Parts: sequence; structure tokens; C-alpha cells
Amino acid sequence: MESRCENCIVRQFNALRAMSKEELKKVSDSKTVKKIKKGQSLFEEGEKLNGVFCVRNGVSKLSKLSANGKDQIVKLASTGEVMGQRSVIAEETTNLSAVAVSDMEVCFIPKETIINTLHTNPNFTLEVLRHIAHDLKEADDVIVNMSQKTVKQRIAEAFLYLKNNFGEDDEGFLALTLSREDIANVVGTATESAIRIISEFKKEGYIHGSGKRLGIKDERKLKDMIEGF
Amino acid sequence: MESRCENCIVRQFNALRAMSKEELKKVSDSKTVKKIKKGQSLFEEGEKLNGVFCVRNGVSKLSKLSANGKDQIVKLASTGEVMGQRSVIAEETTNLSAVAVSDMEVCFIPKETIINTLHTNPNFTLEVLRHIAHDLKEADDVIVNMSQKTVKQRIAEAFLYLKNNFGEDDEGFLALTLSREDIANVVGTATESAIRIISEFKKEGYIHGSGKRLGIKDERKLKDMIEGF
DNA sequence: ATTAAAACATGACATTTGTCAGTTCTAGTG
DNA sequence: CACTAGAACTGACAAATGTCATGTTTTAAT
Repeated sequence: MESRCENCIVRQFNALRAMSKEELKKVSDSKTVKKIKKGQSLFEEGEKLNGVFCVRNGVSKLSKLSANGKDQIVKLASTGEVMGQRSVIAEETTNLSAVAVSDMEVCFIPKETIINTLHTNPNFTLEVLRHIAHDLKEADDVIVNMSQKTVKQRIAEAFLYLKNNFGEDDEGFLALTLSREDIANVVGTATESAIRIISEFKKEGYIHGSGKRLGIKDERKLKDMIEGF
Repeated sequence: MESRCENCIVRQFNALRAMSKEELKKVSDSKTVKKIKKGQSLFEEGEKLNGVFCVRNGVSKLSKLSANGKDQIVKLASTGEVMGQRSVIAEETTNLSAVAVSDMEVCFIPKETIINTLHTNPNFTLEVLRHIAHDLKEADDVIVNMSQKTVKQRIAEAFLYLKNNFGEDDEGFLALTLSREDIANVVGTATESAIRIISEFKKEGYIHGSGKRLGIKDERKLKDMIEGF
């Protein structure tokens, strides 16, 4: 297990790639590696984060509690992604909670190291900026989907998203298995509605499932549905 | 009319505040001032922007067309806000369209000037980063509202938003008057639904209106409604 | 293997929201 | 001023979604 940031491949996917050798050494010396079990919480909405979490492997849901008591999942963060950077940059409490949806290994990097580099290395700052800008674009897309698409379309989209981002296992099931409740919270609907639509998709032959594991059978049909056919 | 960026008050509200005197001079020399009539378009989704727009006064809607042909308004940009920066930073085509919802005066700043400063002035980059980070947080909130709140709650929220961000005139009407269609597109619903709910709010005495102008009468009630009472 | 808890599933029904069709109002133009 | 196009409005109905109640299956711990 490689534990020096300088040699960590994961870094290629996030803003840390823009750090100099010396800066990376500092990060590496100050970071701590944590193992998180599926279901465990990394941080809670409203907490003051004193660092960021770099995902080495596994997946975490980033969610926000709404007034009616439901959790809305805003993003799924996986290998290479950095969580908590928005909060550290703005020096505010975090607006999201992070809970592992699979076993994870994350590196915790204290904020001082990050903030220091932000002030001194414009390339790093710019790289962080690019990543956040990308997140913002994605968030805009989510807003449009949420408000203009039906629950059915959003669930279809969620399946394709899961396939494209986390892949499938050798049996053709989605590599990342979410509970029905999590799926409902991703698309912003009631758990029962999500279950009902998943059952319908199975019946129609768009997806197949065994237990809670699900796989895509007819991608074309799902895509058509998303487009509104 | 002050036309030198160095002396422009608007700058205090955006990332340009972090620029040095020399950098500001360059911006000022390269910028062009544009007058935009209500209803006119600043840029269209998918366009490649070769600069950013700094709003001197007036308000623009930033929207995205969804597959079903409806426009979703993602943000209203007003005095001091910079539009198009996300696109310029990521060097991608813009994901949003901008149309003036009131007469506007904007400064167009060519992207070279911005990009140059991003590479050389870490304070500026960091300031831009802070602004985008703030936008991202707001976008997360919108996602949660869209998926977890009823249309009625979202419309109530929109009224409070309009009041807090654009104020009221001396007669107690909202200073920014949006068409019913625009209101519908902000909250992500059908125009008829928005009209119906606005009528209901009038009947219940939460708001008052004359023509298309609307004003808030019972803020408490609207707030309670948003919280789910 | 047994069992309790959690997750999944389904039916019945209420509520919310969208759609379509048509009417009234209003601002701007010749 | 009359006229017209677009905006605002309303009703009736259909479709989508949420809620509650209840039963079944799966999972994980003992």
C-alpha cells in the first residue's frame, strides 16, 4: 500500500496534481489515512471541517437534510475526488454530510496545508478552481433534471450514471450497489416510488436484479426514456 | 458615468476586487461597455464565450433548456455579479443562456485579460474560487429545494428571494418584476401552476398585486409555508 | 440454524401537478 | 382610438407522485 502522496496515482484525478514536489511532501507528512466502513459517517452537515478528504477508494454519498426530514444526495464521490474543499476554501461550516456507501480508504489532509498552497501556488489554486467549476456545471445539470424530468426519467438516468461511473461486475451487475432508499434520495423521490419504478423496469426488461444487486439490460430503452420517448 | 474599472464600485462585489492597480488598468483598457434591453440575449447555451460579463446594473436570468423544451432558470445575476466565468475558466462552451430581465448595462471583459491574471495573481484566483465555491453551495441548496419542496413552497421562497435580493419600490411592490412564465421557470413548474398558486396567495392575503407587479404582504405566512406549516 | 431488524415490495388512496382548451386582460402600435 | 399579440387567468380533467398500511424477503447477528 503506497502511502506517500508523491507516488499516489489517485492524485492524478484531482487538484493535487498541480502541487510541487515539496508541497506534496508537506501534504504527505501532515495527512492521515483512515479506513471507513460502509455506513459510517465522515462528517456531518454544519460541522466545521479542519481539512479535506481525498478518496483513495470506495464511494461516499454527499447529502443534505431537507426540512421534511429527507436526505437529498447531491453527489457521489469516489476514487480521486476531494471532499470538503468547498467548505475549507470558504472557511465556512460544510453544507453537506458525507457517509460511506461502500468500504472506503480516505486520506485526511489538514486545512492549513491546503490553504497555504492556495496562497502561494497559483497553478494549484487554478486547478482547484477548475474542479469546482466543473462541479458547479454538474450541479446546474442536476437542477434542470430535478425540475424538468419525471421520476421515471431520473431513475433511468441514475442507472446509467452508476454504470458509467462505477462500472459493472463480471455478472453484469452494477459495481456500486445502492439501497433503494439511497436511489430514491439521489433522484429526490419517495422510497416507495423508487421501488415501484425499479420493479416496473424489471418487468419491462430494462434492468435485471438479484437481491438488491441490479444490472442494466436494455441501455437503449433507458436512454430513450430519458429523452422523453 | 464612471467607466474606469479602477473607480467602479461594482467591483467591490466580485473577484475583481483582488486585482492590482495595474491589472485593473488592463481590464479597463480592454473592456467594452454594452447596453442591453430587457428581453435581449447576452449569450446562448453552447456558445463559446471569449470573455466574461460584469453586471453594472440590471438583472439577467441564467437558464438552461431542458429536453422537454422548457427553460430552467438556474440563477438571477445582478449588479456586481460576473457571468460566464465558469465557462472561461474551464475553457468550455457555456452551459447556460443569459437573457436580460430588465434593462442592463454590462462590461464585457475579454478572456485573455482574465486568464492572464488567473495565472499570475493567486489572490485573484483565490477570490474567484471563493465566489464559485459560494455559487456551488447555493446550487446545492437549489437542488434540495427542487427535489424536496412543493411547488407552493418554492414559489413562496422565490418571492422572499426576490424581496431580499432586489428589494421593494416605494409602493411595496417587488423591485424586480418577472413574468409569470419566468417565475414558473425559476421554480421549475408549469406556467399555469405558477399562476394558480400566485392567485391563491393573493386570495389568502400573503401577497398583493396590480397588473404584473407583485408585492409581499404577509412575510411570516410565506416563511411558515416554506418550513412546512 | 434461529431470529430480529432492516430492506424490499405492493395495494389503495389522497394529493399534487401537468395539460389542454378556452377566456379575459393589458400594453403597445398604427 | 381601435386593434392585436402576448400575457394572464380559469376550469376540467388526466397523469404523476406521495402516503399509509401491511406483507414479504433479505441480511446480519447470536
